[in-house]
Amino acid sequence: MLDPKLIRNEPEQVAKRLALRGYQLDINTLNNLEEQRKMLQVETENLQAERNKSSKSIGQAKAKGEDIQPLLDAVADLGGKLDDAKGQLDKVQDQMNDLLAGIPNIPDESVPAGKSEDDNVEISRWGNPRKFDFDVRDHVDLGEALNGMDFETGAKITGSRFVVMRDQIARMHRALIQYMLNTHIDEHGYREIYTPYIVNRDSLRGTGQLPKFEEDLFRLDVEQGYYLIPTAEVPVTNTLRDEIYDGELPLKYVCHTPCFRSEAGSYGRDVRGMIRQHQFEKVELVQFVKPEESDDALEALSGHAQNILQSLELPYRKVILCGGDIGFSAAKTYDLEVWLPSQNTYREISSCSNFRDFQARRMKARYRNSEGKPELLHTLNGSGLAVGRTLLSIIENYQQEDGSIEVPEALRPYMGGLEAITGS
RNA sequence: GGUGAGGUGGCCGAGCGGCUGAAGGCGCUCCCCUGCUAAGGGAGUAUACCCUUAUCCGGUAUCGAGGGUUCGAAUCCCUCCCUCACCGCCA
Repeated sequence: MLDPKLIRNEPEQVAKRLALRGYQLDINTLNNLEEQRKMLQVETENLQAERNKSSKSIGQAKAKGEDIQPLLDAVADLGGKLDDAKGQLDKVQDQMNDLLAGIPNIPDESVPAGKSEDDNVEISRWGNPRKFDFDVRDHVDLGEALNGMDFETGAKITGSRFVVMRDQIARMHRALIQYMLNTHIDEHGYREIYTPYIVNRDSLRGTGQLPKFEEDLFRLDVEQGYYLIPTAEVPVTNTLRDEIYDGELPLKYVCHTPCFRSEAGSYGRDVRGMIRQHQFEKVELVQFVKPEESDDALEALSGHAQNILQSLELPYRKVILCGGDIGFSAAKTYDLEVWLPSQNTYREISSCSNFRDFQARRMKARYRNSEGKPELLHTLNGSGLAVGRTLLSIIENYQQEDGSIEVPEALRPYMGGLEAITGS
């Protein structure tokens, strides 16, 4: 959520910046509601003040044993007027909140203009895509040939976009999780955290998935209104919801969870293989920082994700998302895209964002600043990395002519010293 | 799932229809005293919003959440959520 005061004071500025991401701010409606709200709030509060005052005098009169009937008569119609004003105020406030909750974050100055992912701007590249002297195969062919990936059984058990993995492929998948966790904990200074995989509506509202993006989520058919998490961002960031945090900052968490996405609206996209599944593993980095430190923190956080790619020797590039492609809650996002030989292109493997105080305001996540006053934190997160996509990119980039997969050096200690996956 | 006890400020804890935004304690901040340390004395110490040139003053709301009763609710009633204890079931 944006700061209502900012919208009130500089609506033109805000509208201009939001236009960069293709969002049109309805200033007229906003002003109208704001004016009504102000009027109704003053009226309501005046009536409440009146009621409080007369109630108090009734109490005092009664204590002295005076006749209170005249006083009671005097306030007889107050209740009705108050209910009226309150009802109207609630209605206006609800409308206002709905509108505010639907406004996306303001893009940072550095975010380039653009409509779609085609307008994202490349910032850097690392590593050189390998030259193959044989026909490259994609991870589906390779994985199935090694009896490590089984999409048919996944479809039988559940449906499309689910996979079963076995043996050394499954082990490499698990090794990646351990490797990423350990690296972020031991070398990048993150604290490990384990959270629920099922969350309530308040949590999803806090990080911005609700109310606008319900269709991307798996909702459980229970009366509590629970959802499967689409990313660890939701439970981890919400650990500080409704808190005034008084520990050390920055607070950096790394968390491995499965992620569940309904992928509604992505029919026909990436239907083959493990690129886009309903269930996938991710190691997520989440940071809570002081406002003045969030810009630097985004550079550091994306660097931590890049370290994983580099140590696995996977070629990648870093892009900054343009206004049209950036997520609802983010002020600035870097995507890391790994090289996929079978597609002859770079594909997203990590997304690192600075949300500034947008999520914190929704969540009321605060800390005490140097003056001891509660102030909104800044939140950031990024994949470090998406495990399924890392696995498939290793399979493709490390494939050998005979269909075996070389195991990256960094992973060998996690796989009992294994140097290649041969499928036998 | 059953039974019982609870959910009050940064923390502990009193209040059980009006003078309670909330006693008392702890913690924290400032001041005083004390030749170190320890101890002692005093003052202050919630959040959000509205009004306002103003972090002055004033107003409103908030005692788990939402409803209700009442002129008036932290206090009474209803529903829900959560915590703890015991029982049952169970990875």
